[in-house]
Amino acid sequence: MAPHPSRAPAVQVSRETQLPFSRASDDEVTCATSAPPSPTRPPGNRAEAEGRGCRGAPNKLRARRGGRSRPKSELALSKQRRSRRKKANDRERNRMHNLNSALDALRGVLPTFPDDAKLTKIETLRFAHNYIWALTQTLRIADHSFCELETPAPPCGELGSPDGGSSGDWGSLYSPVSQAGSLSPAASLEERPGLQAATSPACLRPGALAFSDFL
DNA sequence: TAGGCCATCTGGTCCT
DNA sequence: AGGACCAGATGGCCTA
Repeated sequence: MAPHPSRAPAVQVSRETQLPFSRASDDEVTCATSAPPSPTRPPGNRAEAEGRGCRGAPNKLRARRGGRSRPKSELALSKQRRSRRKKANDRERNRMHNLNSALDALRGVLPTFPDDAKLTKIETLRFAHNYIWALTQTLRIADHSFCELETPAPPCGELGSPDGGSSGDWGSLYSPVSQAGSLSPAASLEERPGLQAATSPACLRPGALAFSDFL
């Protein structure tokens, strides 16, 4: 389904766009502090989540809970807990904003048409994967052609997927890995003619179109 | 109205 | 101890 650009988070892409993939600590990011706190959910429905345990043994935690620290009043303890939670929430928000900024930067370098709706997160990742794969194939073909011109001898490389797949035909542009996904990129891109065009064989065939043509 | 996407909160775990 | 990372839960918004 199409994303909702109007609802797109007001992410202030600052550092990430300038220094792509730099590892900025959350403390360095100031964008999220302007984000309004979510008034969505009333607190306190976490009780059932107790003991869920994502990774590893929950026993470890219980052992830790019994730890002996200086006795504090219940009020102070609760205050401290809330304060820590709030800080953790802020950090988590910053972290997610950071992640979204990186995703936006990635969107920025992917060939899409201006009138295309903003790619969703999963679409962006899949498209980037396929795009890189397609560019790799283009380079191989170019290399292949160059070798044939130089020496009309055996081809210097096989056309195949980076993953060892046998697909060399442009009809299946998507790498085998992506195709194996439960949500195939082809399916997700079918609804976006622009993206299909951008990664279409015609565009990627050497000499047919320059990349700037669809950038 | 159902389903998709998203932001946020939250608690657990790992690491420094 | 505190921060980063992760995944589950929840609710809002939007579109078909």
